[in-house]
Amino acid sequence: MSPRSQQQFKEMREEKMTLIMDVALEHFANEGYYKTTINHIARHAGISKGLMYNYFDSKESLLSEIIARSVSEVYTYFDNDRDGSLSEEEFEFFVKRVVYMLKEKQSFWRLYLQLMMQKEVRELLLKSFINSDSLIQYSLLNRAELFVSEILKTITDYFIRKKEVKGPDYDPSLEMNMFMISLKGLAISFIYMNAADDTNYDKTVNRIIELYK
Amino acid sequence: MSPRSQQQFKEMREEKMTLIMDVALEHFANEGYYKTTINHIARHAGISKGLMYNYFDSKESLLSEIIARSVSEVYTYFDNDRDGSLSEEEFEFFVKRVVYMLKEKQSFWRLYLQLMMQKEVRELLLKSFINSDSLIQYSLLNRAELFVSEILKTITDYFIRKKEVKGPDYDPSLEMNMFMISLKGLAISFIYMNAADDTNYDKTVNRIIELYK
Amino acid sequence: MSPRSQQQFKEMREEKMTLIMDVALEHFANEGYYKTTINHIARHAGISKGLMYNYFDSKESLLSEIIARSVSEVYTYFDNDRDGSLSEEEFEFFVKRVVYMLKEKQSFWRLYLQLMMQKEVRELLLKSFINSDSLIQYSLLNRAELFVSEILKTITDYFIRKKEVKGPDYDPSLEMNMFMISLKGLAISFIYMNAADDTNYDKTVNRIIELYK
Amino acid sequence: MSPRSQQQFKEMREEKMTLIMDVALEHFANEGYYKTTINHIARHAGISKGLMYNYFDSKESLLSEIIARSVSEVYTYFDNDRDGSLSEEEFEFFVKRVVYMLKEKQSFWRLYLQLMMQKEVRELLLKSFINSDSLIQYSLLNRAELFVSEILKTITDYFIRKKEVKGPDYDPSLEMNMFMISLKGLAISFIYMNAADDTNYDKTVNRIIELYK
DNA sequence: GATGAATGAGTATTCATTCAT
DNA sequence: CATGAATGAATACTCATTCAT
Repeated sequence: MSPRSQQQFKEMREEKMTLIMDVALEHFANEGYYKTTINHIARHAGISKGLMYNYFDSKESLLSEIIARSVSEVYTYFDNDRDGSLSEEEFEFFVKRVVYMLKEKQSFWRLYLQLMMQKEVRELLLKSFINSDSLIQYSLLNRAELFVSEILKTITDYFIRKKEVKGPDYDPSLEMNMFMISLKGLAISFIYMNAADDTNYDKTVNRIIELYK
Repeated sequence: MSPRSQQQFKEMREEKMTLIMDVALEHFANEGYYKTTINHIARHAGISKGLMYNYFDSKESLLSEIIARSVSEVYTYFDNDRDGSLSEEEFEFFVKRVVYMLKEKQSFWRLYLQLMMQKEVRELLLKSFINSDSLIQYSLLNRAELFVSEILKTITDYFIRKKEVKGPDYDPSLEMNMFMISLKGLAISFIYMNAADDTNYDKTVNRIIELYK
Repeated sequence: MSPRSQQQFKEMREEKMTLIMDVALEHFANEGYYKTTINHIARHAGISKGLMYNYFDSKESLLSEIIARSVSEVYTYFDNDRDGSLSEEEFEFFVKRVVYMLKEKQSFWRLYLQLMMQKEVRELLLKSFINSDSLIQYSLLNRAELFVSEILKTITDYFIRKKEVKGPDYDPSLEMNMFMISLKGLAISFIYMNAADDTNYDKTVNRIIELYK
Repeated sequence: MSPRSQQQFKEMREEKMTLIMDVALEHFANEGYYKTTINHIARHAGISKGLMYNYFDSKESLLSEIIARSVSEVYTYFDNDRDGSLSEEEFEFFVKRVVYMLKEKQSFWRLYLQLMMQKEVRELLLKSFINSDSLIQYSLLNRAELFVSEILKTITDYFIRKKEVKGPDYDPSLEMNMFMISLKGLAISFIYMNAADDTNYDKTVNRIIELYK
């Protein structure tokens, strides 16, 4: 009733939601969205099925919220880089950021790759987010795409500017492709890396930076 | 006596099985194994639900057979290269083979990536194949892993031999990593490429060959 | 086309029908009517599913024919006794006949006991036979019941007649009950006896005859 | 916090389970296990299909639980007699117990007779019970067989002891057989007795006691 | 807020029966 | 006559979701 207890309630609520989302993400990522049951999540989160529906409207909405949260977390990794052009130091920092983010959010990327493979889910994500929060005009995926395209533009600019230094034989578009493919290959390596595996990719990352900086 | 010969029946059977497996692979790959219903497959294959069960014991067994077939097809792509060491021409041929195979069997690789992400499925695959053919002693996945490790060994040898030419600064293990990551990145690009997208990766492939040959 | 080949066809037909019915009875008795599939019967009889439907209208009709045949076979075991009253020799012969018939037709009795336990089947049998052969006015079960009640009457008479010899303390109805219960117990012993079991009931049978003759 | 206590939930659960098992037993016994659908049971128990699966893992497991419960109930009928040798009074009591139990648990015995006729089911029962309760080392059927063989031994002893009184012409094994057959015949009479039938077997039971005491 | 009993629409699977050849 | 491919209605079972307490 008092303002403080209201505050406390809110915090408890958010803690519970975080717990549920964490557990759900882990299982969605490792067993698949369709294979993971609400029962399973509830049991592993130590709550009842009913309570889950106090916090999330549906299984689909739980998925949405997880993606929304993860996407928004990913944003924060790149907040600094978003405007202007990339210096060589910023490029190096960017690559290291990406690698860090892939490792930190492994489960999310695993889930993301699964979802993105299914065309219906892609459409679902586009639709479902529009109403998930009345303040959001564009869907999460739209915003994400915008965000990605901004980053891509920044990197494209970076490689185009390199041409001035490297000379006329330098093909910026090809170099950019090679760079992107290296990042994707790295991403796959992390995502499919299981718990036991502790392959060290530091040298490889440094080599990528060396090659494309 | 019988109006249809044994041979005719066999051909009918095999035609239908191929049809069902083709349709199922397409849907498993694009909508996911759990999302795809038997009803859906039957409807798109233009047959009744019941008929599917005349040819396959279960949905799981259908999946198994699809993977078995695809894996066996993949073997044929590399039958020539399996013994001895790689020449530079053979290395180039190998890369082109991989790229060709990724494009040709896009749906299978899409399905494969989805399945390999789920630990339970991985275990399932290990088990389920043991009895799919009584002549097979080792599971499909075991054989596939053996096959892959043989290829990896051949490539490792190739990079180690390169050291003699490239000099003491050349790090074979790092180069191999970079090469593998490039292939993986390429793979992801193909697998996540949708029908509309017709990005041309020829230049990128050539660049990879140029860099690591 | 010639009369002889028509005759041959008819014989072949009847041979096949007998084969199917024999196989079906065995499986109906040992695995149960509902558990036994048409496929199973066809495979064990060495014919195709389709052929079965050339000889029998349906699974239910196959069951009907089996029962009809078995009931009619059972009739033949008692053809002599049906009229008049039983002498002591005839009584002894009757008991031995029953025992012989229980052993010979073990599978049928096993099936019969299963079916008779289910009220729907009982009704089914009453109905289904009426049209199985347009010449039969009364259902098989009706005829069977009539047949049984005639036998029962004969036996009842036998025990009533015994009272004159045994004196006023003799309770014919009780003796009849005891006798019937002994036969039923014997029946159960045979029906539930499995292949391995070779318990000898000769002494027991003789004792029953001794007690109630 | 929770509006219903653990205890309340447990009681609700047990009440529903009993209801479902009672209804299911009745239908399994009268229509047969395979003929009885889960839908049917649910409708007659006034619950939804889904709820059944909240309480029982499968149709087979429902059957298992019913048998387990019934067998355990049957044990209680004979708890007193299990040790030592039988006096004449105890023998009489034993027979009356059997008769009482056959009448009280008519549906179960009907089901039991059906199941025992099918060899696959017999094997099923042997297997399925092993895990129904982790504390039970031996299967229900094993325990039941042990229980039955103990009782049989007690009765065998009883008849052997009788020989001392009855003299050298007395054949204990034959008498035991006759006694057992009488009980079996009585059992069949009860099991196949339908609701309308109210045949009185008191005199017959007394006669059996009189004959074999 | 919290629980888990209850629901029912949906899914994989079975199997008697039909039918083209 | 003979085959087995093909069908579809029926069945066991699952699981997201609701709701009384």
